[in-house]
Parts: sequence; C-alpha cells; structure tokens
Amino acid sequence: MPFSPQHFEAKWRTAWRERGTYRVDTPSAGDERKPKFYVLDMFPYPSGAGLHVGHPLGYIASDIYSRYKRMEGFNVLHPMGYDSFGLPAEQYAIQTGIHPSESTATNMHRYREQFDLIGFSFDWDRKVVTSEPVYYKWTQWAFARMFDSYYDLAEGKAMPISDLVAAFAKTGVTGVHAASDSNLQFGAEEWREFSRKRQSEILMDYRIAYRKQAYVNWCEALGTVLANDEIKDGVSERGGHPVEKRPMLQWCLRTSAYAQRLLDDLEALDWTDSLKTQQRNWIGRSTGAQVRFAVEGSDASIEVYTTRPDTIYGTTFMVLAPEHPLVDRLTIADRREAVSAYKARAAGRSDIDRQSDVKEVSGEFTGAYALNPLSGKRLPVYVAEYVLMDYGTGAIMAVPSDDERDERFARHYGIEIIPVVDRPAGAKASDKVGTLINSAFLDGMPVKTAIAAAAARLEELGVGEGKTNFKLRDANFSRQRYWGEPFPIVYDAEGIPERAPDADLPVVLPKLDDYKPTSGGAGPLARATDWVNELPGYTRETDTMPAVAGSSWYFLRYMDPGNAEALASAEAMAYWQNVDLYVGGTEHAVSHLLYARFWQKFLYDLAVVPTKEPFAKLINQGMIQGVIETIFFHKGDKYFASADLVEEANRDAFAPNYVLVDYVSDYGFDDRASYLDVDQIERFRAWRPEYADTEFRFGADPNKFLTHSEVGKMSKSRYNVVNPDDIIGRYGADCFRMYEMFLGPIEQHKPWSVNGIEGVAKFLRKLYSLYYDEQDQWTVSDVAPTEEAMKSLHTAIKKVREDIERFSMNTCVSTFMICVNDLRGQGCRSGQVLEPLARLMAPFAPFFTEELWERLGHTDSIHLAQFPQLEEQYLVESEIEYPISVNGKKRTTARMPSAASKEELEASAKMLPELASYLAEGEIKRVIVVPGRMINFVVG
RNA sequence: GCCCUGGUGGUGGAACUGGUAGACACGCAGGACUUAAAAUCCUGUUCCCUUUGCGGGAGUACGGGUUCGAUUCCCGUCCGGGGUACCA
Repeated sequence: MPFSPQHFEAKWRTAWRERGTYRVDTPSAGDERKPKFYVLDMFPYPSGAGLHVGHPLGYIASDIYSRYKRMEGFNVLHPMGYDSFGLPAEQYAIQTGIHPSESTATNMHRYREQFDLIGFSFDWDRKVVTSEPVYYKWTQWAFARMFDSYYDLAEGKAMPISDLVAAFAKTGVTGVHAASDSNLQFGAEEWREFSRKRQSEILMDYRIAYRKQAYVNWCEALGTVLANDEIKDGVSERGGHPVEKRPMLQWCLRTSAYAQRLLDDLEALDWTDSLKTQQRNWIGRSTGAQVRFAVEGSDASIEVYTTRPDTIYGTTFMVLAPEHPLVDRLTIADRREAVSAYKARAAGRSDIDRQSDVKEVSGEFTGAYALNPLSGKRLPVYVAEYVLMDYGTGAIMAVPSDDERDERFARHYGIEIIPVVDRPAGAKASDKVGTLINSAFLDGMPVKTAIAAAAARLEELGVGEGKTNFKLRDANFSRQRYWGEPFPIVYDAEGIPERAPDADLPVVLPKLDDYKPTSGGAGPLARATDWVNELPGYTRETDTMPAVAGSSWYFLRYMDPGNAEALASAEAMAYWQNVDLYVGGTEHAVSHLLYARFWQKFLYDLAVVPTKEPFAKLINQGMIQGVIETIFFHKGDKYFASADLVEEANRDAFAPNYVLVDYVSDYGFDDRASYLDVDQIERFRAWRPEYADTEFRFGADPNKFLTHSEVGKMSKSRYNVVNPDDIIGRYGADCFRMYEMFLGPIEQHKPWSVNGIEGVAKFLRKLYSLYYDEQDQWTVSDVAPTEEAMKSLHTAIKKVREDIERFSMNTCVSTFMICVNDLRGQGCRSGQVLEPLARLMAPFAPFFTEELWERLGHTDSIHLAQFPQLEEQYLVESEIEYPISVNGKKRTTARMPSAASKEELEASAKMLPELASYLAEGEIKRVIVVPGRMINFVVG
C-alpha cells in the first residue's frame, strides 16, 4: 500500500508556479473588494548555511493561517523576501573574495528552493530584497525625508525642516518647540547672520536624521568599528585585539522624539503582555525632577535628574560622568592630575569593559563642592564612571541611603550616609514606600506625597522643575561597512552635508574589489574614489546604513513591490493598511519591532501611510534548538579526553571542540552525556584531518568516549544545523509540515528531534487509505454518509477552526488523527465526508489534498476552495454521561440530555434516584451544573 | 541583580474563560499475521496498595491559601530557559 509523496509533490510545485496559484491582487478602488488580510513572516537573512528546521516553524504556522483565511473568503497577502544586507556576507567576501551580491544571490536561490520544497503559499511576484537598488531607493528616500524633518513638540509630529528654518529667521529660537539636544539660544537677527556652515550645524541638532559625535567600539588593530556582539571579554572576537571607545561622527535617528508615542500606542496592539512589557522597559519612561545645585565659589551650577526628589535631604555628595563638560572647569588645581588620569582611563575603556566590572567602585574627587538648594549642605563633587553621560543630565545627586550604587560608592570613599526614609522591613528603596525622616518640612510624609511636595518646593524656589525622562536613546545609524545602503548624502566644499536630490535616488552601491576597512576609520566605500567624487563639487558620504534600515519598512513594500514612483501606491496602502498578523522570533522583540514602529510613525506624520502602527497582532515563535556536542582537547599534552575525565578542577587545561552532531550516539540515561565509539572517532578524524594522530583517552567505559551535550541555538559554527531537505526527501513535505506543528505550541523553545515523526508519517498513510484501497484504486463513492461519519467530521471541523484561530496548530494535528481513525474504523467511503475532509486538511497538507482535490474531479486549486462549514446538528449528542459529585467528591454518574438548558438540567438532577441515598447526609444547599461537564451537589 | 517565561507519565505534549488530569503521538511490553524479518493490526502502559475480577489511595516542582471543586486564581520557596546591564 504505497503512499509516496514523491509521486505528486513535484507535480504540484510546478503546477502552482505555472498557474500562479498563489498570486494576490490588489483590487482597484472601484471594484468589489473582498476583505483583506495581511499575514507576514519576519523575512530571513539569507545565510550560507541555508534554511534550518527552526526557520519553518513560524513560516509553516503562518502559511496554515494564510491558507485558512484565504479559504474563509479573505484576500490574503502573504509575501516573503530577503533581508540581504548584513555583515556575514561582507566577512565571507573578505575571506573568499566573492562579492557579497554573488554569495547573497546564491544563498537566496538556495532558500527559494527550500521554501518551494515545503510548499509555502507565498506570492513570489511580490518578493522584496533589501539589497536591490529598486528597493533601497525607498530606504534612502525615507532617510532623506528624515533628514528634511524635525520633530515639532507642539504639533506632536514630524514637520518639514524648512518650517523650522523659517521660524528661526522670524523669531529665533523663541517660540519654537522642537525636539533637540541643543539648548543654544539665539534670536532671529543672529540666525540670519550665522554662516551657512553654522546654520547647518545648528539644524543638525533638530533634524530627525542627523549627524553627531557618538562613541563607537574602535579596534585599532583591525582598523574598524565593531558591533557589540563582535566583542568578547573586552577584545575583538576575531584576533583578540583590544577595543576602545572612540568618538566618531555618526548618523543617528531621533527615535527618542517618538518615545511617548511608541509607549502610548502599544496599548491598543494585540501583542502578548510580556512583549509589551519588554518594549515598555526598553522605552523606560520615568518621571522625576530636574534640579540645579549651585557650586560653591563658582557661577556654574550642576543640573541633575532624579526620580526621587523627596530624598534630597539625604544627598551627601554629587557625581559627574567623566565626559561631563563641567568636570574640567570645576576640578581644583590639586586634583587636576588625578581627575585627568581618571578621565583618560574611562575614555580608553570600552562599554564592554565598563560593564564587566559593574561591582567595582571607582571615581575621583574634583575638589569642588556643591550646595544643596534646600538645606544648603556642602556636597563634595566626584567624577565616576557609574554615572553615564547619555542618560539624564550626566550628573546625579547621590543619596547613599536610598540608592545601592551611591551607597557602595559612599562606603568605599567614607562618605556620610543620612537615612531619610523610614521603610518597613524588607522593602527596597525602589518600592517607594515608607515615611520621610531627617528631611525638614518633608518629615512624616509618606514617600509618594513627599515626592510631589519636594518637587513643588524646588519649583517654587526656581531651582528645579518636573521632568520626564526616557531610557530610549537615538539610534546610531552609521556603519563603516561596505554591504549596506549608501546614504543619500553629499558634502559640499565646506563639508556641509546636503541630501542628494530625489532624482538621484537610488544612490547605487558601487562595486568594490576590496571590502576591508580603510585605516583612519572611514568605511570601505572611501576606496571607491570615482564614486565618492562623482558629483562635481561634492563628495559622497562613505558610511552605510545598518541592517535594521531595510527591515524597518519592508512590510510596506510588499503591498506594491514594483512601484517606481513611490515606496507603495496610496491605493495599495489604503487597501492593505497594515499587517494583521505578524509572526517571528522573540530575538527581535525589542530592536526590530521598535525601529519598524518608529519608521511607520514617521511616515504616518508625512501622511505617506494610513496607519500609526505596522503590526496589529504579533505572535512570537520559539526557537528550535539544536544539541551542541563538545569534546575536550588537552591544551598542554595535545589529546582528547573523555568527558568523565574532565572535572571542575582541571577544566582550564582543556579547550572545548564542537563535534558534528551526526557523529554522536545518545547515551540513553543521561541527557548531558553522549558518546563516540571507535568507528565514530575514525569518522571524526577523517572530518578533521589535523587531529588524525591525536590520541583519544577513554574514561571509565573503554568503548565509549564521552562527549558533553547541551541544548542551544543552532548555528553553523556549532555544527548542529539540521536542514529540512533530507527529512522532506524521506517523508515528504506534508509530513514535515505537520510534524513541525505537532512538536508543540509554536511559542515554545524546544530542541529539535525526529522522535515521533513516524507517528505523523503513519497518520498520512492512514489518510491515504481512506481514499484508496490496497491496490491503490480510488474508492471514494457517492454513497450517503452515515450519521456517525458526519459527526466525526463536524466535530473535527469545529475543533480545527477554533484551534487555527488561536494558533494552536499542534492540537489540530491531533484532531485530524482522531477523525481519520474514526472514519477508518467506520469504513467510511462517502464523498460527502471525504471531500470536506480534504478541504479541512488543505492548509496543513497542501500537496496531498491538492492531489485528492484533482482526483475528486475539481479543476481549480483546493487553495481557492471554501473551508468546510460547520453543521451544528451533527454535534448534538442526545444524552451525555455526567459525573455526579457531592461536595466535589465524585459519587456516581447519570445520563442526562445534553441539549437541555442549565435550569432544566438542575431540575432533572434533583429528581435523580441516585441522589436519594445522599440526601441523608444533609440538606442540598446548591446544585451546580456545568453543561456538558458535571453536576455537583453542595450539601452541608 | 532586575525583567520576562516555564516546571504535568519513560518522552513530546493535551486539558479553550477553575469542572472526570494525562487527549493525541513516540517509546516500551504482550499478542495476531509471517518460514522469518519489515510493514500492518489488536491489547496494555501515571504511581502505589490489593487483585481472579472488582476496588482503594496518592498525584500536575515544593509549602500554604481562596473555592463545593485548583494543572488553572492568590502568597511564599526551589529549579530551568530567554533577555538585559551601573538609567539616578
């Protein structure tokens, strides 16, 4: 009884492509419109390792959902593309000399083959590739708009920078409410007299896309800027060279201007609470007060931000960030040397270094004293790394009694600690509970009252005001790399940046032969001198945009991917609106989603897009993890040791080596240990010839060389990537799809294993046998279905529909198994049952159901068929066996009509003969009936 | 440290808003078919006691609580996974 997917899968792959089965049209405005539904997957970076079994988890689930919605009568947009700019392709190019566009094309081709193998219903005519000029033209276009805009705080949206220029010329800074880093004051007259260069510099403080000095991780030895994840333990991952922080001119996006809107609009989204919380924490809104502390013997004052103005009487010292502009001015002659040395040390340390010794206390006294504006107390001013320049004002009032870091610092330097809040035992300072003490007029107030009272008093005295702060910082948008979007920016002879005219877009990335960074910090593009000097009198920007640029708006391009006049037509956007369902991994929970939301809001301000939020509903899929197998290499004596010979005490002598997972056998008992036998060791040696003569020392078991196993991310470097291809080759795509769904809830992280795939394969063979007999003869007939068969079918329809709606694909598979088992048991051959069954399963097993559909005599695709409708009459059971319990203890059961109302059930329950014997136990106080479930009598 | 998650048989997991815990599947054991094997089919499979059959008890990481009734809600503890990093 052969059921062989190979016989029909290839046929349908070709047919779907030739017929354009999955093409989706945007109806024109006048036409009859089906309701739209937009299902989006996070598009992949086309890596050299190909698609692994983890990718399709979310893709299959969303494909099922799309097919279901389509069958329910929606016009479903379900596109796919590639996020093809990025570092790996560039590094690969440096190693091999193969141009990133070539390796990317190869990889995309491979991905496409794999996608097709699985049978996704993507409309490939809408493919989007972020590294293609036709696409990144619009990435550049949006950037140019950001360059041309400022954020108006009064209007609460982005406005043309020309409006700001006009306002400056008319009234100067006065009356302008714009998001800015600057607090420069000037009048209209002054503005007009500023040089062009000066004006350009000032506008930079207002533009939404702007350039500023920002600190980057600079690696002198590699001559390049490194991303955080390219640095390990303070040195570069490649080569182990030292990394330092260095200020460089970088393009940035003023995402901080949108902080409040990004926070507020979260409310209405259908996302999980945990995801919303993560976004909220990232945006990090806090309310507090900005307070000025006068400096003794100076006209300078130190401005600090605090969320706890109530604790101001507990302030015993002040701290400035090392980069704070007042440091040099305030430091007295005696302390100058020490403070300079400290500043230099801080500047030479990377972010990573600073982070790695969080617990270490360091700082220097400047010799200056500030004065508490309320108590007049003298406060020594320190400089210390634990205060960050780019949060708040870069200075703090230190209250060691109510802040852990301040306390650590105070204890280390022997500074006084004054308790100002009497807290209940066990409460932390951050709980904001307790009563104020030692705080003059605040004494006796609860913390929350005191915060308001203190803030009010500071405001009265003119030394402070309420202030809201956000953790969200502006996005650094420059990379000194090759494989990214060039900026649509040119510099004139004076070095004044201008945006390239729209007619010049796209600014096409020039071909290079050498992708290595240049010395001196400029990106590889600086080598393309012809390109840089292409426009007479101008030079081009040589930085490129980061990978997030292209992925921040790709969902819009799918709506109208071929449009040469706009990023998408207004008509297409008016119809498709925004993404109804977005499916993707948690690892993008913060940055990608935040950038995309920002981009959308900016375009909304420009009236380019019709909605404020890009993704109405979001489902996070869990990671499929791989097993990571490690063996230990003794660094001194050059041998491999069985894992049981490696203990904590001697562990440092060994270097871990990853082993190809296929080479390893399971130990059986202990999931933390697997082993290699003698043959497997030989295979390992053949795979890694450099170890051909290396000794393998066995431990307790002379036949089993133990490895260390753990569960973790699948990656090429750990040799644990499992490709779907061979599984599909063996079991077929339908089986692969259903098995991935059957594994468990898609939100859950889980290690990949093929345990149990046989169960799904067996199920598909059973399904086949409903339609074909043992001689592979078609057996579906038009005999009338039995009542029983209709019940089995409709029970399944009800459950599957509900479960797809709540994205519980794993239970759908179980439902199919039960239904098919029932129908087989009943010997059902009726087309009236088997035809809807095929439609029911079509989203899950598109290949086989398409085959059945054709065999059932249909000429169109099952993809376009209707999802089976539920006929309620088949669900009704005449009687149901109810468990009867007394005070929650189960006593007996009784058959009761299932269709009855709750009241009727209660009434008939009271007449049950089974109950009589229990009545003696006491009076019936209450009868609780859960229709279809149970009846409980409360006696007592 | 903080934030977010999760903890159910030998295994993956079910149980939708509190209502017969362990669906479905894997694995395992026994049986049928077969010269044999594979495939297929049937039966059993949470644990403990009892057993010829019945029956009884415990049980959803642990300890409490609310409720007629808790895997589900609340409080505390322990353990795993992910994220984050001195945010005043």
